[in-house]
Amino acid sequence: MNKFPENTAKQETTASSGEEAVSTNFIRSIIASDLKSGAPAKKVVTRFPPEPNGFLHIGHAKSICLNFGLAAEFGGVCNLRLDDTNPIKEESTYAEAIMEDVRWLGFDWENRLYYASDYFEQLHEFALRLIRAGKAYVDDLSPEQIREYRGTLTEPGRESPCRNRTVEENLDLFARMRAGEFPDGSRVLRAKIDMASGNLNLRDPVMYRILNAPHHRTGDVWCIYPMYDFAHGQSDSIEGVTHSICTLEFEDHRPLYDWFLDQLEIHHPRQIEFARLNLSYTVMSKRKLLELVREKHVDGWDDPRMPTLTGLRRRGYTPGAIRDFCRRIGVAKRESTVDVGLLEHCLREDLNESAPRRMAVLNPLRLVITNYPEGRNEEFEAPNHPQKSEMGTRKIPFARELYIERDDFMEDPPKKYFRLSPGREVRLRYAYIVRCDEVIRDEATGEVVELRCTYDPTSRGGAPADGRKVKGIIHWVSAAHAVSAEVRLYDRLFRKENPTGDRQEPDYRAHLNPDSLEVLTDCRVEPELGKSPQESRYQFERLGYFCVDSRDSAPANPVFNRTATLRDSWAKAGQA
RNA sequence: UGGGGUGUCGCCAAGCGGUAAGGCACCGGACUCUGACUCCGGUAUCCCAGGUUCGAAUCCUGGCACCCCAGCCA
Repeated sequence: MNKFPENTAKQETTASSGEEAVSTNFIRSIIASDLKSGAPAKKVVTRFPPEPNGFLHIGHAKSICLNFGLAAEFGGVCNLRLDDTNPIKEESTYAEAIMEDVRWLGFDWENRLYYASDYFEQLHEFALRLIRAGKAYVDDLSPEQIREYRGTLTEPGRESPCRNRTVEENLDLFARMRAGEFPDGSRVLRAKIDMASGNLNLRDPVMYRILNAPHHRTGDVWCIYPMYDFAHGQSDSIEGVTHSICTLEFEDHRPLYDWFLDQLEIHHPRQIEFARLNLSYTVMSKRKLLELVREKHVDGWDDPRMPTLTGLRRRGYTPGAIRDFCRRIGVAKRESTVDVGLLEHCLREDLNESAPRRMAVLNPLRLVITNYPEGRNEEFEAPNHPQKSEMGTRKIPFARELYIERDDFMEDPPKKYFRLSPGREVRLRYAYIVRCDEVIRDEATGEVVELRCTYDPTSRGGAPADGRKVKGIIHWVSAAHAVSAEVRLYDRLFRKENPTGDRQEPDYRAHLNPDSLEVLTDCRVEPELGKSPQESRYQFERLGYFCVDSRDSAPANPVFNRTATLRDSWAKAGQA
């Protein structure tokens, strides 16, 4: 029985406007002034338009928070639209995963789930209109020829010989394209704009291509599919989107979208571009993430080291922490790379509040209290949170034989080390003060295998009888009562801050961190942790935040993932 | 010799002519039965050069640097 329903996956908080505001951003200003002047409409409509060809990552979270957040802030709505115009790359399993992730992040598109494929018929009609208006033509050039004819960045392109076909001929050819008379790549429908434009997007861009491939939603109804550029702007228009928020690379596509919208004389959303999120020590492009999965550098899209939402979730991140992160990074047009430390900070801030405390020993070292009666047991009632008594308490069994962390003992400690060492005293958290009297080692290897200590019975739960102070406090677990567990220690996936920016070694995969995962199989955790539901999160005192692995953990063999360490000023000082 | 963008603290980011917010990180210190949390305190003159102005990060001119665009990908 889990006492902390707010700590389980089912009851995650949803995004609300109650989260405190940070500084404003340029998009908010634009919308506010549009609203004031009554520019596009009274009601703000935004949309989050992913392509269902991969999993969502933290960069998408920025866009999701932005689009849903802005809509909520201005009393409007945000649609979820799957941009599925390329049947070769898209799958419905991705679409489902996307919906699950957006929901998990805390956003609700209500009944406004759309697909670009919903508009295929309408888009086709738009294409026909442009053909009839003499603004589009069927081109027989091969893909290679089209590229040659396009010119270069500094030289204008040349017009295709097919450019001046009659409307009738174009209509006929386009109909036959749709009817499936031609093989893939043999013909395309192009917009007739300007082959000399400095903006390559306007050099007669392809609107439709022939793809004899089944689509995950429309099956084999179509064998011609609209290009993203021909579908996206019109899809936004059809949905009545007032503000089409997208990333920087679409800035020079905007004139093209404007052109289509103007020719078609349909509703004209305002497109606003912002810089996509980059995070230090990871990669964010879908192509690279797919590669990491396919080449088995990670365990799958939900590997806890992945920056995917599903990976972060399995790692133990909370939706609230991710939303807070997205709020704090801001929105602007300059390219930037956010320090992953900020993400971790948001996580710790959230989990510090919500995660119940537990004791767990990762690298056990046996400790025997020689003056504690054999066979005796007692229980300590420990608070689940040091500052929040409303989170309750739980009982922790104590006995003569315990395990402590190997790191909490040093035979020859440096200055200012106030954990256990021969002849020194330390407090066992919530229990007694013990003194180390003797060190037992393995005769063969010399390795320390056990500590013999004596405890001070007067120190139970408070200062000892003589009032002496003990600076060091360590965590422990009763040897007889502890539950065995596997713990997976995760670290950053790459050892370079910018894995893709190294001139010496351009292959980002060469910068993978070989130590990004360390599996500990002989951990001992307090009994209470044996009952943890999947995905529940805890703070293991003095160690960090951990969550129950959603895939591999079982009641008999619990598996914990380390979400993040606690800040550690001792380790940082280089002492440990 | 094309087009489109961007340059404010180590990393993000406000600022919109009136004399540089905030967050993260970092460095001190207080507190503490988590070396956690919390709490105090500390750290920039705005890519460069001219100009306009009583006054410029904000306006003008000229440079420089970086990013994106030549998929029948999105």
